[in-house]
Amino acid sequence: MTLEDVAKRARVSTATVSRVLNGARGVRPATQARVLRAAEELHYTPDLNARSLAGGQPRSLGMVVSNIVNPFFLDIFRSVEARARQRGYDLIVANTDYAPDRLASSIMTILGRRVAGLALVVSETVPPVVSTIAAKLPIVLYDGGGHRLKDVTNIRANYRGGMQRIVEYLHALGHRRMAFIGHHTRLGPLHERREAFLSIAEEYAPRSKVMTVESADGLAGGQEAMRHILDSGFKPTAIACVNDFMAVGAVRELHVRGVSVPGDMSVTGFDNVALSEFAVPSLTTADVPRETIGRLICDALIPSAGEDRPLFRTEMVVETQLIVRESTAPPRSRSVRQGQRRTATASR
Amino acid sequence: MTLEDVAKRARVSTATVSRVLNGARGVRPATQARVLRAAEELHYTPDLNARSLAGGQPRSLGMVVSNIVNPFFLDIFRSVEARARQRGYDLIVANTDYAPDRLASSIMTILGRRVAGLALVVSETVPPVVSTIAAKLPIVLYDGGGHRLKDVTNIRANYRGGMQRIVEYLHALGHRRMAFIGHHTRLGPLHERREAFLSIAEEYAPRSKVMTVESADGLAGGQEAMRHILDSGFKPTAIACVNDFMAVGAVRELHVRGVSVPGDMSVTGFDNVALSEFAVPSLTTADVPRETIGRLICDALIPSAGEDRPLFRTEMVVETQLIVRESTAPPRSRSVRQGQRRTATASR
DNA sequence: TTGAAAGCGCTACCAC
DNA sequence: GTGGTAGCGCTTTCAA
Repeated sequence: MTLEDVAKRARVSTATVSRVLNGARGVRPATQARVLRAAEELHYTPDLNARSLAGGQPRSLGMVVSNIVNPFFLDIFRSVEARARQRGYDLIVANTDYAPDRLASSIMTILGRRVAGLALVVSETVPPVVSTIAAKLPIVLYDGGGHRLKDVTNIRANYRGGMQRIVEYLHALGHRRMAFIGHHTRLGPLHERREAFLSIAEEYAPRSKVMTVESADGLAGGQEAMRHILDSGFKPTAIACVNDFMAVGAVRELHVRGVSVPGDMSVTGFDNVALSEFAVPSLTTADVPRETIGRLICDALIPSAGEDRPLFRTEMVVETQLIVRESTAPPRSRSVRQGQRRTATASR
Repeated sequence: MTLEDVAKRARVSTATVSRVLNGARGVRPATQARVLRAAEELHYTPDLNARSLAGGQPRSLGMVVSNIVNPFFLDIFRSVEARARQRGYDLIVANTDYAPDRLASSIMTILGRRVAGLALVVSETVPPVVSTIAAKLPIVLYDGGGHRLKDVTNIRANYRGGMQRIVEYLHALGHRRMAFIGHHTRLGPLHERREAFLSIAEEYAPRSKVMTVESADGLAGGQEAMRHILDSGFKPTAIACVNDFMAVGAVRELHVRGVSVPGDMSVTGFDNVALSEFAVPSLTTADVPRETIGRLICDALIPSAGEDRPLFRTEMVVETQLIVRESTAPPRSRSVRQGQRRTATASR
């Protein structure tokens, strides 16, 4: 089923069919109708590969994310996709599962589709080749953490500020022994987030004791990290998690062990994904505005009407906001009792 | 950066470069090395559009899902993707958000990419055009519900059986007044699921009273549906939800109102997504084996070694399994007290 | 307003 | 082993 088939049936040339299908003006209404009808009757489906090979400007964007299962990344994806669609672009996603080697190959795959722009929403350290690509293609890097890239639009959330508000809040509640649950310490950006927690905890509570634990990103990872903490002998009264997703897993482990939240222990998340509001107890967290981020990403990749290239900015920072919910409270005066495990009914 | 650039630099023809890059045998090692180095030095990225235009068999699969945010669909997606990748294919996804008109356009878009096969993992009624397509392309329909399509591999989970085990279990616990929370009644397949609940509830407890409520798929939808039930005056002792995702929202609403689960009310989910295990309380649910479904989908789309077309089967049914966790218990002898709301601290 | 034809970058076939 | 080259289906000049 090709353009030519449609052309034959409508008794016009392929050029005319192409014009009609692309909404070009300057085609006689009668001809147009004939073409449309022919295409309809033949169930014609344009070959997008041929189209983008032949065509001028590409009409798709590419995006690489670290963990599509984490609702944070999923929300960003959906936000970018919605806005892109609105502007006539579609979005190709690739997922790395935090595997550094999959980052490079994902970038290649997407570039192979000849996209108009590329968004890297990843926690991994981006390969140097990206700078080279940036010369020919608008690139956005979200959460590059430490390293801002030249010629690339760097968008980041003020994680340090958010973490500061969280620690400050916990401190104000009276917490002095805290722990941090993170993941993949080796990855630059995430490492930085952990450091933020450490230095801020230090600043707000010089006498405070802290520990940090890392596990895989996800519900199971959060649970496992909490298990480590509880088994370590260190008895914090509050736990700050790197994101909501892991926090839900952490809360689950506390539930299994009969440690009440926030009665016996406070827990905080980060991101303010929908789940944080529906969890029981709902999570105190820091809102990272995913809608805004998606919008900024799109605007940095798609040229606005009349422009040739999208407006380039080196760096943009979005603010985070403390959201207080049920998972935090002042610590009990007596220390949290440990080891009062009950049968772990639902853990595997 | 094209094949020709690489060819020039390596002082060979484009044909040879193509051979090397596609791992064909019969190229002198020295030549091969030269080509590889040239490609490397130029940061050559093959144009996938041109490749699939020119090439023989397409190496990608397409898939349409109803709601990528629902972890059930996300798991299926990941399962199919993993297996496809393993067999050298990649996966293009489109998401409809349950909008029937987006189903048709999603199918067009994917077909436009000239995929080797198409999986429809949707709750919407599929358009008739699908039968036409099936003549040229392997198609899998998951959860077509009522209508099995001819010439299409129909995969479905035994929802009725799962629902039966759930209702049976609730009945055995002593529940007689139940409600069902679903979504999008108008959509064929989902309607059927609700009917299954009704008829089974009828069968197991002839004297039982039931009500059904529909809302949007998702956490917020589950919460809203539960709100309707609680405000309706009908006081069930157990609630069966169409999926885990909505169940978590339902449980949240009960928590907000101070109704304890499972003390005052039992709740069940469906699917057994990871979240159901990490929720507080964890959910009694029916496992729908998403890994298996992903495998079946792939195998119905990709020809096995030596074959020309994948093995065609009209229908395959996967079984569901009851998973008992914390969210269900016998009803209290006294009726559930209603309206003892406490301040809804975190609802908006 | 429409048609003819030149590519887009690649693969695959046929020569050498 | 390697090169030449004919398309794949489409968009886009350039002519008519």
